[in-house]
Amino acid sequence: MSTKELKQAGLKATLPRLKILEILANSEEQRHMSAEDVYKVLLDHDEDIGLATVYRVLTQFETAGLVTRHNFEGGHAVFELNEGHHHDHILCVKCGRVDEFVDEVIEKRQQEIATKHGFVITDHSLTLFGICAECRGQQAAD
Amino acid sequence: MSTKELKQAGLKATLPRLKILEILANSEEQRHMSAEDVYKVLLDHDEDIGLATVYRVLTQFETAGLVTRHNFEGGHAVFELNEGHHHDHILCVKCGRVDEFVDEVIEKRQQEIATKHGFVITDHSLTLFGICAECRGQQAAD
DNA sequence: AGAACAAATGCAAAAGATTCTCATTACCCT
DNA sequence: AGGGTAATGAGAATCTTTTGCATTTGTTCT
Repeated sequence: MSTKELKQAGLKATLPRLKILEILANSEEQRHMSAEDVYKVLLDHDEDIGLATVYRVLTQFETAGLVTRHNFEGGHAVFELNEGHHHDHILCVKCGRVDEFVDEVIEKRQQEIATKHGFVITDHSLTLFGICAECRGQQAAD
Repeated sequence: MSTKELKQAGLKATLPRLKILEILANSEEQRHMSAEDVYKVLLDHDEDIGLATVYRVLTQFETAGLVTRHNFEGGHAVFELNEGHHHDHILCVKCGRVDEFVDEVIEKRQQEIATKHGFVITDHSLTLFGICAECRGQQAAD
């Protein structure tokens, strides 16, 4: 039960919020879900939760720091459960696959650049777009 | 006259396209314009060009490589004239000011990360969000 | 220069994503 | 358990972007 998580985040533990949190937590193969995606899963589970509520709840979760919103492409936003570790994304423009990575060098460099420009960073978004090994029909070097 | 640029890009040199290109070129203090922004300028100039055309033309320009589309936040895309040099952005979440920067270390690192993940990069998007010196009421160190 | 054809445009309607309104319902505290 | 308040559901509304189609404009060929 993640009632506690919601309360800690300063949100009432309502059924819709619990359900949506659960869906985000159990979306192993699809870490990035749009409001519509979440809504579809709710429909599958015969939950009586409206799309408007999904949008509201996701936005609240974002404000509460439970999830992160990404605007990968235009059109619609996707949400990802925050599980402590910060990371950036690299995604395949052919198959849509999304990998995550963290790079200390880049992180540090960003800080330096911000300082040089007189900014104090509150957040950043780095996304690499490319074509993955499978889509190129080759093998990756790891 | 930028008729030549359009033809080189494989586009017919129509009046709407010329006007829009001109507006983008003359938007010194606002390098990033949304379709709506461009449309408003057209209205100011009493040009009889529809919003749909603005969207169409901007998309064509993007395809032709004349402009770059950014999805900084949700809601709407902004376009920026390509003037040869690649760069990333750092923007102030308070006043909306946008600075540009290029960092070789980060560029190179991205390439390495992509290779490690088996990707071939086609593009990337790095945006730093923060609060600028003015908005903090302090002076920047340059 | 002028005709012919294809591509481009304008307008309005449509589509997609997200937000808002407001009556109803569900938490939380005592 | 009962009340007060915040949350929800449904649909309307809003905003951005796209599309359909009749009309206009560029470009090409003569």
